Amino acid sequence: MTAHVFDIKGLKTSCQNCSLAELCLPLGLDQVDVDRLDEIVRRARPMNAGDHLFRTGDAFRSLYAVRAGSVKVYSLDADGEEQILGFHLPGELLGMDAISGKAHACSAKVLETTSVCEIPFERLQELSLRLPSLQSQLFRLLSQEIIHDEAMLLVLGKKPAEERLATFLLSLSERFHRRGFSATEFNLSMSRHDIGNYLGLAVETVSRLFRRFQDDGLLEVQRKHILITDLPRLRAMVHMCDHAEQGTAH
Amino acid sequence: MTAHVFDIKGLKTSCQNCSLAELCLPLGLDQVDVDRLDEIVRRARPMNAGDHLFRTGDAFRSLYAVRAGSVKVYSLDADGEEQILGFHLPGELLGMDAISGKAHACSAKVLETTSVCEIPFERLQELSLRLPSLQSQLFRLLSQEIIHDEAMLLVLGKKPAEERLATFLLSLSERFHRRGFSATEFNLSMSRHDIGNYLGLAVETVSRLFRRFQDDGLLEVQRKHILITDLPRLRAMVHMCDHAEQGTAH
DNA sequence: CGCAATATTGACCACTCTCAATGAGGGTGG
DNA sequence: CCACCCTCATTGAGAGTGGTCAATATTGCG
Repeated sequence: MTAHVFDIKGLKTSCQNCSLAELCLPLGLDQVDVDRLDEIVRRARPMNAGDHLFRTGDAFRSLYAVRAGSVKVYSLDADGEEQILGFHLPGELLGMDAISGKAHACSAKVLETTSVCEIPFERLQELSLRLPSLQSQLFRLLSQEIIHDEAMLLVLGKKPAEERLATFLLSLSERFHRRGFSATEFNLSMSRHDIGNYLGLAVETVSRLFRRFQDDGLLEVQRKHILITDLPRLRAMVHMCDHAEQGTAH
Repeated sequence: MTAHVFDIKGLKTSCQNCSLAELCLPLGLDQVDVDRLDEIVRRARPMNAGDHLFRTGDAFRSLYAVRAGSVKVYSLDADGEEQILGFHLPGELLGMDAISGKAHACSAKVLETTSVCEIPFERLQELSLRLPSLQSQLFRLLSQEIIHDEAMLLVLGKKPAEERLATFLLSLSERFHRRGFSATEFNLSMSRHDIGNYLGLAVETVSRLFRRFQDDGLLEVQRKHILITDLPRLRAMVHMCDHAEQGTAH
């Protein structure tokens, strides 16, 4: 078992990936606890773009933590129309909306080569009965997911297209930055279509906004590649004082 | 202490109100556990329309369960613009988005004469370490809140005004019905302005839609009073197969 | 009884969607 | 290695849903 743990550590330091343990480290779990956590986590093979982590209707068994790559979570309504609920980057947890049911209500699709940790929820729940700070962290993570969704409700309910895209770019920027990447230069793993879908906009609108932002000197866009050239002004567009988003964000 | 419990029971049976214990009853807690739960719940005085349960920035200490009346939860963005995140009816829990922080990120305002139970979260958390099914139920409730918010994301992101209002009315209908009230006749405790705000629509649009629905024979509206005259057709408009919403819904 | 807040209704306008055409990459097979 | 194709992205023109502004009702409350 110890070998197992060391193995994980190697992974951790080598490629910025994560596990639930990592999500919980800030919370004062001691090393023994972290090891116990690591024991229940299944480290999955890398997946390819287009693969599904789970689909609507699949039995719910586990949460997933993204270690590398990115995942989009979406639901389909009665008409078969897709609504993207979030994009998950390394260090973020997903699948929490399935806890209250027996089956997943959403689907999760991998956007690029991605590796995830699978965390069997039953065992996590048992373990958290014995580790108060784990229980506490789980409540916190669930709550953060709520906060994220509520922030999106504000965006979709009140903000014009321009501000929606700015908010989206800033969210990515912050999340990359938190993971030790550049806050101003990154690649989008999702298509324009996906961005539009997520933000409640048509693809064409997204495209036009990218052009406008570029013309306004806010950023340089080349296909999937984004270079933010005026972060302060982008922030000013959003005008926001909220700070949600910490470990589970989309 | 037993007297206390009896006291609560009297309340419960007399006026359809709720407590956390009630939310947890379906889950196989035995009577002793329920009593323990009841012990930590503070039964608050009734509040008047316009009163705040909590405001943005207030220290987070408790969750609240609505026993009678209704509550709107909203956040303010940087511009001071309000976004209503949900309406809570009797039997529903609120405040869960504050768990991950020290302070409330939203405000909760009472829409009419309302009574709530206050549930100190610290104590709830401690108790749930000893009662696995309580822990499990809490996870479930958090998760349902996420599901509700995600359903709203679909509505705000993809649905036209007409369908938004239909969805809203059906949600109220189901929730009243679940509580033993009529599914087709009820009073709106919130203003047109609030409805529009919640649904991402202008007040005027809401007003026009009520008229159209009435002209189309879907319902009869008289100010706050709603009589749904063609529930099946209202359902058809929404076309939905989702069934979320169980204890915490808005 | 009268003022203030809320709701309704109408006219106009704008943001964004839809439709349609063009252009650019990326992968596959010849 | 290039040609082809298919998907994705961009760009333009026109249309429509829903927002804004403004005036008028209605209700509730002091």
